Amino acid sequence: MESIISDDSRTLADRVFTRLQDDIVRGALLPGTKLGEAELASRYGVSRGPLREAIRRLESRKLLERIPHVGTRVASLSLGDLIEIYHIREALEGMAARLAATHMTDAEIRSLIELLALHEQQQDLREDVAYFQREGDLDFHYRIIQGSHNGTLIDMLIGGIYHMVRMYRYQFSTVANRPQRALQEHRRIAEALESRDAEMAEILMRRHISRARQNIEAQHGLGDAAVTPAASLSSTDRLSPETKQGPGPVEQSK
Amino acid sequence: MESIISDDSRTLADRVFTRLQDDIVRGALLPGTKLGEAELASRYGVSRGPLREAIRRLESRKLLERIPHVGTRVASLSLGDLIEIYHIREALEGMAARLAATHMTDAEIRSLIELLALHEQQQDLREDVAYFQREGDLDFHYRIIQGSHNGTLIDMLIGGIYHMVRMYRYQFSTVANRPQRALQEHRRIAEALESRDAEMAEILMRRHISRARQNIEAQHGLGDAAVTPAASLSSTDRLSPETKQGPGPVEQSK
DNA sequence: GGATCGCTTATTGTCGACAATCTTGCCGGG
DNA sequence: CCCGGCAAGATTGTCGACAATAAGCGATCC
Repeated sequence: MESIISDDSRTLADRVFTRLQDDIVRGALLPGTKLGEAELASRYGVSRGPLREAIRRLESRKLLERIPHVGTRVASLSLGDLIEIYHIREALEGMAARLAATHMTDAEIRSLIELLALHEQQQDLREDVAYFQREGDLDFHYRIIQGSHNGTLIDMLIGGIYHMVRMYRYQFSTVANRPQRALQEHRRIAEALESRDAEMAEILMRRHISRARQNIEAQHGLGDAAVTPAASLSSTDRLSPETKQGPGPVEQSK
Repeated sequence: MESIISDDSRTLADRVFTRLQDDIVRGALLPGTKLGEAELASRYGVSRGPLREAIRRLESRKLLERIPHVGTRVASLSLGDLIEIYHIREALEGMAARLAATHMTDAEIRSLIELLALHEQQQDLREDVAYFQREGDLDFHYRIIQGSHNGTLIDMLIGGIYHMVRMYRYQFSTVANRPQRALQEHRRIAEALESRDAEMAEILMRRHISRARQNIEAQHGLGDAAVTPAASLSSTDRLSPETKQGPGPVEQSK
């Protein structure tokens, strides 16, 4: 948790890939921002060659949107995209919970339950800090995903989906608005895992994520239409990628 | 279905990406093959710049394995990898079927049923041609995936998972060994979709894929241990990428 | 005789420059 | 006054060359 900055990857392309991904996911680069190659290259201190390789990889991960001969911009998730992602999470994490019920080690389950107890404590103490709740929620889900012991599934979820979820969170400043309810659901999922009930674990996880999705739908269905507040697809904001390291809405990292 | 060869993408990098992906997926480049950049570049008639961008993208899609400063080789799926992928397919395509039951248009469902009838006819006529059966199986699944109308899910399945499934098929020369059974299951899935029964469609699709996985597990569990027949990870076969356009075991393309 | 160290060679990683394409502002015509 | 075409500028796409790293090979020492 200390050597986050100095990513001593073997190649420059890998390093700039990691740094750019971090900047996108943690919201330092706002969705919709136009990314000029020359400027990015100079900012990260590399040539355009490695930079373009990093861009192509981020493009594969749906974190960047590129139009040939035009340019690259930070992917801007619509509400519809988020709903789609939650359907995928429901299916994938449901399966992860099912597999975890069988494949998790006793130590992993014990550790998960301890983490859950910690969250319940924090829940009692600080009701205001939504940030830690959300972060704790992610931790819980991460552990179950890892517990599936399915490498492909883990990579797809951790390396793909969750980056988008995090990015969306910063984009819309999502706050957990049903913390005790979610915590209760976590508790029941953990119990199912503890009793090695694969069927139950999957059902509970699916309901957990499905409810979160319905919550989002309801919230944005009657609240407002605050879709894509960062930047639309107009071409007038060409020279506005100056949101790089600036003090974003939430700058504190993990 | 005619202009498959001339991919008139806007950039060379995109074109070489498509061509390389095709060569990998259709088995022209065998898993484990070492890919030298210089040779690949000259083969596709491009410089190493665009080629490397294509390689990074294929690497993101798990079709290539790269080691910094060492080289790139065609990804070699183990049996364990395939099992993992089938678990993911079960979850994802189950959800696709669920969504398709709600979101498919009447025309799409009608077309799907016609396709199914065609497959049942072919089934009666030619029992030997396993190739067409497999291809038909994929067609059926493709349509339901598209029917989900979930763009992210479609891209994840069609653009990601299915390339690996196809690649594996060429690698192990998989033959459908339960064609009438599978066709029956397709029929019941189609019926569930026709009656707009989302719950049933998901259950049936999951059972369909789960059975296929169990079939693979049983087949390879008692059959033999023909794992990774192409090339191991030894470093002695450095200069053997000459399996490019050679007559592979199955050369006929769609 | 075998193993290890060092050198040669080949391959990958990176860079700067040139070419192709798009954007944009301006000018003229309707 | 508005619309379309045209030229200048900027940005992306592509290339060839150089630098850095790893693999292969031979010589030398134990």
